[in-house]
Amino acid sequence: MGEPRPERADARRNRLRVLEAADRLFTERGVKNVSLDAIAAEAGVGKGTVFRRFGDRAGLAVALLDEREQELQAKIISGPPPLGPGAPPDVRVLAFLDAYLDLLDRHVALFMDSENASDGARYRIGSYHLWHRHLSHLLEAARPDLDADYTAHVLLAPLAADLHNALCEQGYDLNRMKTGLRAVATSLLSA
Amino acid sequence: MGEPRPERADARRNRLRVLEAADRLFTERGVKNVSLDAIAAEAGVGKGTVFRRFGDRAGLAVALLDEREQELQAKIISGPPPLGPGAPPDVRVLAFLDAYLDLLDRHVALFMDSENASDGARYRIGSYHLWHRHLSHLLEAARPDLDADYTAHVLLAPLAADLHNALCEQGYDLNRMKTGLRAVATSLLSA
DNA sequence: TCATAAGACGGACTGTAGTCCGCTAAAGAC
DNA sequence: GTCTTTAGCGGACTACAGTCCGTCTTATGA
Repeated sequence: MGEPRPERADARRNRLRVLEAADRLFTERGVKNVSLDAIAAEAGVGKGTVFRRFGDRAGLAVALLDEREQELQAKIISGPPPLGPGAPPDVRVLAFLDAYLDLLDRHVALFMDSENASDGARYRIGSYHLWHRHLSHLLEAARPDLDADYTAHVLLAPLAADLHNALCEQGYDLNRMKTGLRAVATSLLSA
Repeated sequence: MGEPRPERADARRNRLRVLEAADRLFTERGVKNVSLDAIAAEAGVGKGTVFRRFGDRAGLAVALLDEREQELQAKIISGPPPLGPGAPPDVRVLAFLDAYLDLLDRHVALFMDSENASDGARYRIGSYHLWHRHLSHLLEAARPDLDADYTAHVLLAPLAADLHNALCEQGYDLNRMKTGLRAVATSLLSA
């Protein structure tokens, strides 16, 4: 628990360069056609730098998603209802699922990278915990008879990037998923 | 649609050797501490042989799981109720989820490998489709108002190996998951 | 301004997944 | 038994993720 030392100037400069380069290459060539070597080269830094900073491929994807996810997080924590506080729990759950599906749909490839580490990266990263706590609290309020903690994981499971991608490939459209998921959640919440 | 030519003797011999070697090494050292080179060496075949036969790491894992999954598939298709035909749809859904969780729990590491290809391998392999069709039919019967196809995917999502593994690591036990999932499915089916 | 230590840099290095293609051996025809 | 076709073989090869460690930069404080 020591004091957290400010980021050094060169470190900050390189972090920004890498993020910018990754963003550019991902957009240009598609997320999975870009190697970390290429990103390092494009950013004009060594490969070691990329890894020291972001840990692995998933870490980099997480960093790129961070901004977008924070937007949603902010809306949930302090935005207007139904996403933010104020609406009844069941309504907030539905609003969250909808919003998350939108986010996921816009950034599928990046989400896949961020969730696809060798092992289950998804469940270790900060934002997953935030979504989970959020749903867990709402479920606790709406259905105190359920195991809220576990049920929150169950509700998050269909938001996995893999599944979304697979369904897109087999021709599902976003609205079908939204409607379907809303129906499931409604059954769950109103029992 | 040509006629499918019988498997050549050397091919069969090598296929069995590889499966046996993989099984042995996975048990001895743990699934993720074994490289495909090692398996090829242990089996006394070239690396190319392993890949030609199984496609990739996930394919090999699928092949190893096949036998176990077929057991469950057989019980579903023609075994006694509640897993097999005869019981009411909602009961059969619960029985399936329970049985699958057991299977998953016994072979987490292998399932992770089989679902963890670079992209979403899980949703392309035959057994997933079978589970999906099964649930889809049962849901159609129990809740004709829902989008059965999509809802079946939703019910399968919490059975992802990643999630199971992550929950195990954070101290969940199998019974908690079974109970939790039963509760969710019950809400869904009885609405 | 300079000395010094904490920490970042970067690229050579390792290990693994997956590809390729010239070679070998099985199976069937005669 | 021999010939021909064709599937299968295997290991060298490529490309990428991730590690390591000697070198260089930054921040600090005297």
